[in-house]
Amino acid sequence: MDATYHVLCEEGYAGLTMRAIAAEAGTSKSLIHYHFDTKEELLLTFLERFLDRLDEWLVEIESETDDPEARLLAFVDRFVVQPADADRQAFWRAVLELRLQAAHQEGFREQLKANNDAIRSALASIIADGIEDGTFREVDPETTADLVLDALEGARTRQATLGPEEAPLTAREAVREHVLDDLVREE
Amino acid sequence: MDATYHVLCEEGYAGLTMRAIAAEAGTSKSLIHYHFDTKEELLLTFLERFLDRLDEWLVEIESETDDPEARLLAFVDRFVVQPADADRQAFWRAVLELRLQAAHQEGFREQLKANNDAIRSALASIIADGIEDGTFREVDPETTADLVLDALEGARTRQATLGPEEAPLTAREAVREHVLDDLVREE
Amino acid sequence: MDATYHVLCEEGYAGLTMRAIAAEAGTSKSLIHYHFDTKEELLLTFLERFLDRLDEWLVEIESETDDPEARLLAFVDRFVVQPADADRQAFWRAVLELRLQAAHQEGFREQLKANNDAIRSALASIIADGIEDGTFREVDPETTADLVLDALEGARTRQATLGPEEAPLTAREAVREHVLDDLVREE
Amino acid sequence: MDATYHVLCEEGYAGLTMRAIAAEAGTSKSLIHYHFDTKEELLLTFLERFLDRLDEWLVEIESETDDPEARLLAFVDRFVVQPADADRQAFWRAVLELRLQAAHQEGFREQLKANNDAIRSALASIIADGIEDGTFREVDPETTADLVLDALEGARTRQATLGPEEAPLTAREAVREHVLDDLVREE
DNA sequence: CATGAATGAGGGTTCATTCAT
DNA sequence: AATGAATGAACCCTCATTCAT
Repeated sequence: MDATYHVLCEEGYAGLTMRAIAAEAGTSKSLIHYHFDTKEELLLTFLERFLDRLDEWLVEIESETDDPEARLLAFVDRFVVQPADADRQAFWRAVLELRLQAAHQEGFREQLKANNDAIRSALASIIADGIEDGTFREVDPETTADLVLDALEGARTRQATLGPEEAPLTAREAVREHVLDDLVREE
Repeated sequence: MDATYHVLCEEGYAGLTMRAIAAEAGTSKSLIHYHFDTKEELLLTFLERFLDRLDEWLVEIESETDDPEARLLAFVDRFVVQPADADRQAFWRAVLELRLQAAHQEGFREQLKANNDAIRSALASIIADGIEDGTFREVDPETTADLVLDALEGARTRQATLGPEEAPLTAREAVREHVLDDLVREE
Repeated sequence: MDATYHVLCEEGYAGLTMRAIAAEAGTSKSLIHYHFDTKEELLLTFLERFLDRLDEWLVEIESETDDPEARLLAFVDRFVVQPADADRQAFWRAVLELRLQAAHQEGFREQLKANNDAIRSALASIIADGIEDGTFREVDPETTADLVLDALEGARTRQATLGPEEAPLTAREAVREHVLDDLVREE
Repeated sequence: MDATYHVLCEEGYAGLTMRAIAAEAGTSKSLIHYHFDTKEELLLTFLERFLDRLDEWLVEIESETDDPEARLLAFVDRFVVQPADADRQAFWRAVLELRLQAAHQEGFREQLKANNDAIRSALASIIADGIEDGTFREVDPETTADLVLDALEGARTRQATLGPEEAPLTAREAVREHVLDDLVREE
């Protein structure tokens, strides 16, 4: 799994061959096939593990603060890759490739969907909480959550395909200005 | 070129082999290599042609209306794929794959960057015009443009990887509510 | 024909493709096939023309001097490529490749054989003349001719495969010392 | 390796394809690529092994006799292919092609050069020994060695391109008469 | 649990040649 | 006389996968 991660970061999805993974792991291709019958299965397991970590990651937010505004910002920050963090950039890029390539395979879609739903409802409930306690004005929490997530995803894609390393950062600011400020304006 | 388009839509980037293109075009691989020395060259030409059409597409907007608000909405609509249009969905998906895979090749990056800049500044100038004539409140046009474009891109990605066909539509609504309404509120 | 010559020198036998010849000649492959049905035919014609020129070359020697010793040296010099003459080196190299590749094709062998016989008997008769007029001691003219020609050929091969540009020159000196001096010793 | 040898003899360098080697070896192309990453590497290894055997071959001479004259003749005999030995003829022919084609690749040149130097100095030291003990008259050992080797190489080339199967034999006689007899004349 | 050897399908590319104009 | 378009075979090489040990 670790080897898969590293190869994915360093070589991208195109370079994610069984040979490369085995070499990175310091074993043989055969051994990998002993544990995972097929490459698809390996990738499935890898994605599963990765998405699980993402979930755990989100839970931490709730223990950090109670303020809806702070929570929303903290949430956004999880998905913002710092310009200097080349490794994480490469990784997000690779995950995007992986998602794209794997999308028309049955097993993957379900996982991705489940994960996305989790993220989305986490954010939506933060917003709903904010509405309930009067911090935010009344909006549809899910629609707003989608907007925020889409914007962040789009920024990462822009970063991956065009290279402007600061894309996620400016996206963060834009979200703050146009979404967050908008939500708390009535205040 | 047409064959490339169709293969890309039907098989995705992974299935975009010379053999597949030739088969789709009803010719031989050799003939394709006669016209394009290398696969990269073919893809480059393909992307070029596609991006050119995108550019032309944007120009049309300016002739349709003078109202900044209407213009902005028209602009957004260009990048929203209707749920029913499966072909276009597949195509946008494929283009995204293409962009991702090709991003670390010199020639591609420049093209993609140039095209993205064109789109971005077109949208930014629509916003700037709106600010100037008092329709919109004072914001940074480029940051706002990035937000809108990122959100739309993210929605398409969500659609491509998860399958919610309505993603772009809801993104459109979210942009209308959180960005456009926000811009014209002072009115 | 000229184009064939140039391609052969610049690209070697491996690079002697119809495309390259056509490009060098500034025409199309099709036109070449119009004149020569097949590549083999073209090469056959080329070799023919080249060998003819070699023959003419040899005749000139007889008009230059009557002295057997001088004639023999003049003859040798025809087959010695100067270290500085990179073009001729490349050409001899290419001709050797051509001869080797073509050797198991019917037509070629006859031509090469005829040409080699001409060269050989020209040199042999120079030696025979020398024996007759008492300049040289009695040897078998043909065996001696073969030795000289083989040595020169071997030196060119050494030059072609190993790169010592002076190989033919030292071969020339060796022939002078061991063969020529030997022939005229009784003097 | 054996398969490479046989294909080289039977089909020549032009027919030395991965497919042919695999077929001859009774396996698949893939397997060959498993052992040798690239065709060049395979050929390099093949050449290496062949040249090594040549070297061992030379060493044997020294243990056969002490007489410089006999040694020199024994040495020459190593490079003389008997007219009847069609296999060896084909092989020498193929090696010559290989050397010619491969000459402009870095790795090959070094090997060829090293091997040639070894052969040359082996012969040169035989001659030098003969001079020292008074068997031979005083000549430059290296120049004479080059002459002998060039003559033998040229004879093999003649044999390969023209087919006179006795070429190396007559070359052997010519060397004996013009070089060896010349060396021992003072006796 | 672990490996090296082996495989077949398919990757992009190049070649001499042919065909229609 | 001359061309661009088209072809099929063959090129080297890579891949995920399997098999015997």
